[in-house]
Amino acid sequence: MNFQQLRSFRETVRQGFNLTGVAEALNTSQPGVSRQLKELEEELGVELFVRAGRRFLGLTEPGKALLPHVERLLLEAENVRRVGADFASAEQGLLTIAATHTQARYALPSAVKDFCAAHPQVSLHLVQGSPRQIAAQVLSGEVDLGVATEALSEYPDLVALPCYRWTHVVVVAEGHELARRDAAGHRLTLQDLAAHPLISYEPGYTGRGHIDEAFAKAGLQARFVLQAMDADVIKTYVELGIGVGVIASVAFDETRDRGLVAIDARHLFATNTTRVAIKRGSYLRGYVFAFIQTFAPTLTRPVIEAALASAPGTAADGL
Amino acid sequence: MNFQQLRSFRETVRQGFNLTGVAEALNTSQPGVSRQLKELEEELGVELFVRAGRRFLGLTEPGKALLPHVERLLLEAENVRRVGADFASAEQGLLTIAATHTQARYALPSAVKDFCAAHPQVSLHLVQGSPRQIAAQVLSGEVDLGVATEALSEYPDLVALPCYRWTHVVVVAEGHELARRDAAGHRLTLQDLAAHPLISYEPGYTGRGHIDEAFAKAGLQARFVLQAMDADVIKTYVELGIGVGVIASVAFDETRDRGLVAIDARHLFATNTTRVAIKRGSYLRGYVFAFIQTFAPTLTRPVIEAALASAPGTAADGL
DNA sequence: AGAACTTACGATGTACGTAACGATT
DNA sequence: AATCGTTACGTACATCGTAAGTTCT
Repeated sequence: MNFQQLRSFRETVRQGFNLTGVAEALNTSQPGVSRQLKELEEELGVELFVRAGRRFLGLTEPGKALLPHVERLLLEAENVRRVGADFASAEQGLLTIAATHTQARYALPSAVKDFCAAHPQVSLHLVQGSPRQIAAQVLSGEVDLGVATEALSEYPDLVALPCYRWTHVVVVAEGHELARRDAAGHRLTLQDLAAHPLISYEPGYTGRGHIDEAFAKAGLQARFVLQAMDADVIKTYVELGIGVGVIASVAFDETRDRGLVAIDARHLFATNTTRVAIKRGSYLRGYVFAFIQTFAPTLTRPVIEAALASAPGTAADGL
Repeated sequence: MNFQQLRSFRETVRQGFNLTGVAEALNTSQPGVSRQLKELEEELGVELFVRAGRRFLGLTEPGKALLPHVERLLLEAENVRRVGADFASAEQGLLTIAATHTQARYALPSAVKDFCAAHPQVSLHLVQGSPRQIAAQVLSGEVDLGVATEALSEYPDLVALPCYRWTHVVVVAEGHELARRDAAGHRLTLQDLAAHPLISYEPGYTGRGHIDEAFAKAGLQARFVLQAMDADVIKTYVELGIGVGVIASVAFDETRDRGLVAIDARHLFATNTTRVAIKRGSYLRGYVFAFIQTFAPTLTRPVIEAALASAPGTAADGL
């Protein structure tokens, strides 16, 4: 039994049982992968894969029983390397973060700036995705950290720590009816919004859940004419007069977004909590703690370590 | 990085930093071990050992940080092999149990007999030791299971499940003063016992703690003339009239121990709970579950799995 | 002098990629 | 016909044990 065999096994599952894909992912030859898998099965004395002729279709029962152990083994192998790198050169390395557009565009920049200044030797990779993609990337070890408002708390193998809380705002073009009434002291209602065509995030993104909940609870039928992944797109169409925007408060900047007016909507939609997610059981290098604390000052190293040590489901979810 | 390097690293710690010992334990040559360790250090880019010249003295900080990850990695490697063996031939294998003399001699035999009859293809190794030795053997993976009354609950990496409860009995030779008074209806007291020379288990064994506690609480000074690891030795000296024995109730057998009289002492000493210990995180082969249930029928597979899944300290300690 | 680790060397075995082959859709 | 996995083969590299060497007790 060796690491290459185990990596091949795990990657075969991840690649959906396509050995050619496995070979590419592991930078090796396809016959090599074929051999690794055969050797592993021979050594364990068990068929791990369901085959149809020569095709691989899925895992057998023993294969399913094996997978979690192999995952943990390879996770610890990664941790061993990280411990080495961390002590060998604490201030040098790679920090990979997956975030939603909203976070990458509005929340992370200041933290990234400060972090890069303080840790110039750490190169930073930022990848963008949906909350579920982010969760998958943290789980697979592709990235060290995930930042999103949705979904992250739903995975038992992730530790999701609250970073900050925010509410929605409604954005309209200057001179829009809602802007005038707001200026006149009218307190915005869901009924007001339901009367207009709306533009907001796609379902599953950036607090969209709370928006739908609010309308549903009020028995109102909101009409979304456009749904986007990010506030920039939303604002663009709001400017064009297509509809009324509902975006995260952090995504509105008075000076940059001139021509638009933001109307506070915290009384209409539930408050959202943006979280940072870490894979349970992974060793975090020193600068990962540093970055998290730069982003969310309450998340000091001891706080994070305590959360990592706690059992799944035990998580303190308050801010 | 490979398994041999990691095994060498772990074994070096276990062997107290004697590379010659490591080589013997791993069935390899000493220069080989030396190389493995050097290669591991080189690959990680960190010194793992504190050296005085050529001598190994201990772990450096990186070494200490590394150890738990290596331990878990190798544990999972063992689990992978077990999953294979379990599915390849569920009814064939080796079951190793560490137990105290009391358990091995009095509690285990009937379970062992039934188990061997039901699983003839499983060979069984029973090793004897003190409760702390047993705990260490389970922790190191030398044995699958530990059975003892003491100490097992004190290790966070062990899951200690209650099997049965028992109390102490006092044993004396037939015709002894205490036997006569017992037959006459006198209820035995600690004062009675303190007046006689006592023979019992060594400290740390088989409920001895509860014996000392009882005397201390009553403000009495018990006089132990002989301390042994097992009830057989104790009974032998009781027969010789050296003193009054205090042993586990399970260790007395009316038919076998003729010439001796047992006097119930459950009102004098606290009840003891014998436990079976498993290493947290280890995969248990099917027949291990079967054995545990044979020994303690309440410990069914789901019960054991639930306990293994629970966090350290959460354990339900009641019977 | 002896115990303990390191270095050097040679033989064996292992691992991997290329190329050809077979099966499936 | 194309995709996907297996088999065959040769080279290169890695591993391991023996033996000699060095340092410290």
